[in-house]
Amino acid sequence: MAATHELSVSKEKSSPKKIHKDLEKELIKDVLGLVETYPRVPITVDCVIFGFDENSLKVLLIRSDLEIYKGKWSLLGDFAKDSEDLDEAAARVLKERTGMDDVYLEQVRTFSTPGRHPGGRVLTVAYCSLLNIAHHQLKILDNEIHWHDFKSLKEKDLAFDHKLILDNCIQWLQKRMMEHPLGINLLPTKFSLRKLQSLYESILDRQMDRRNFRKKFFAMNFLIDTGEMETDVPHRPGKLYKFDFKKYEQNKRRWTGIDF
Amino acid sequence: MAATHELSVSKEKSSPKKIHKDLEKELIKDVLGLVETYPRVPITVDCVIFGFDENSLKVLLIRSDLEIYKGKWSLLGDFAKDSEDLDEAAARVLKERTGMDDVYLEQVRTFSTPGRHPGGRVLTVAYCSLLNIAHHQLKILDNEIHWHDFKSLKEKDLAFDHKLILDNCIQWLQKRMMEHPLGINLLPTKFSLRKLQSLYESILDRQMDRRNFRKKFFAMNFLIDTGEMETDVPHRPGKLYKFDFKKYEQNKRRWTGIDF
DNA sequence: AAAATAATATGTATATCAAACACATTATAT
DNA sequence: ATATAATGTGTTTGATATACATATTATTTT
Repeated sequence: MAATHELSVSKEKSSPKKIHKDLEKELIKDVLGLVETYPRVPITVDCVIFGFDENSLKVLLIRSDLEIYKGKWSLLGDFAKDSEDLDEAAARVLKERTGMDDVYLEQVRTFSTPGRHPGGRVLTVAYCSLLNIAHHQLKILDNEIHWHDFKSLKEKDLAFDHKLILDNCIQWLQKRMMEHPLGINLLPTKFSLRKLQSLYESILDRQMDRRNFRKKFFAMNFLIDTGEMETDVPHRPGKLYKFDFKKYEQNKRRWTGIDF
Repeated sequence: MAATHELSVSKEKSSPKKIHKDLEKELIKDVLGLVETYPRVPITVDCVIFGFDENSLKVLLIRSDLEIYKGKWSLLGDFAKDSEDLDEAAARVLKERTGMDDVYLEQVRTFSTPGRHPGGRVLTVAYCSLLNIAHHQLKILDNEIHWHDFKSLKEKDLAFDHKLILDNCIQWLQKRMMEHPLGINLLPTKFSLRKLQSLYESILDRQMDRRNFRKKFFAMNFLIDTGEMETDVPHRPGKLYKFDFKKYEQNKRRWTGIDF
């Protein structure tokens, strides 16, 4: 079987592997040369880390590293390394900035407006996560990193186009919250229904009926009564529940949404 | 007012503009220098163009330009130019490949797995659109560009990770179809309810009850009876409707979803 | 021409679910 | 003891999804 045949019918398994490999190497060399001629862009990832504490939604921000944005707040971002998947890059950046590990990050959107970065064209891919502040201690505290009340950000100046990115991420988060009970991750293992509701109210930014909220969540059958009660509340204590993650994982495929 | 003050309180409007500008130029120079030190990646955009014809969902593909993918089908993609917003890049690529203009493209997701491109690390941003095949003639026919039946793609070999990209895009499309009656764009101006239903059935890939489908769509109040009937059908002709785009635009903010 | 066929057009009954609202219960504070 | 404020548990009503029934109209077959 000749090499020319190999070229046209590259699937053929009976052909000699050596010739096939040699040809492939040639072709890759061609593609490498081609790719080299195209413009290249620096890529960053930006992590939008949402948390929940004291009845309000928070976002993790740092002081910008750049002199030009001195005093302004910034998302947790950095340049992607060569040959690094951006999912990995986001996880690495988060770890470098906070010391946090095992955080589930999800890609939200890529921002490419020319002029979005003062240092020339820089493309950024936004990643988002939701986590329980109490379960994820900040092990590194450089650049004044800390949790900001989400509502307070309206008055604050953010570096780059990070306000736009945040805006996209909060909308993404609200949509996700309607589709899956992600919010559970923002609460302690045991929580009262009031805490659960105020979590949803904070993120979805609207009030809900206490009784209907309760009914809807119980109907999902993902709440387990721990038998315990709240303590240290200045009123009648409520029952404490935990979330049945196992049951949720088994049923989430059939899940159509929460529909608040 | 000294320059040092200018540095710390850059918002101050009373300070001399010239010094401010000079300082800003300095800072930008610094940032430019910093950005230059970071790795750069070639960026492509890939357009996933869905269309609908003869009762089935189609996708626009071309033969791959690359010798290494000879014979394989590929999405409409190309490298992004310097200082080009990726939204523009996607529109440009689509125009270059098909001659089509005025196509609304939406960003779906960025793919960054190292090794996804044989020519080294290349990042791609997928854009998606839905259009009426009859209203958008292909003015350029290079690389055997043509509409492929979506179902037939399961057996076909695609270049790069384009199967993965397509998979993401069809899921994105299905979700969008539930949220907004996008499918209308895939039909002629006047259409029968049967055509509308088979469109939804094709894209959502499941059968629906004819009577309930009708009821649900009528309940939206976006269909206008044209008074005309189907012609050239081998059975009782149905009424022809058109879509009230104006009314839809006015009400879509309050739109919660189609919920089939 | 009459009957069979196949699709359109319209309607009904039932179960499910969301929204609004009423009331009893139980802890804390006065 | 009483007021207060939150929890816990319904009930009612209206809207909507689902399943199913029947009449209508054009085409095709006999």
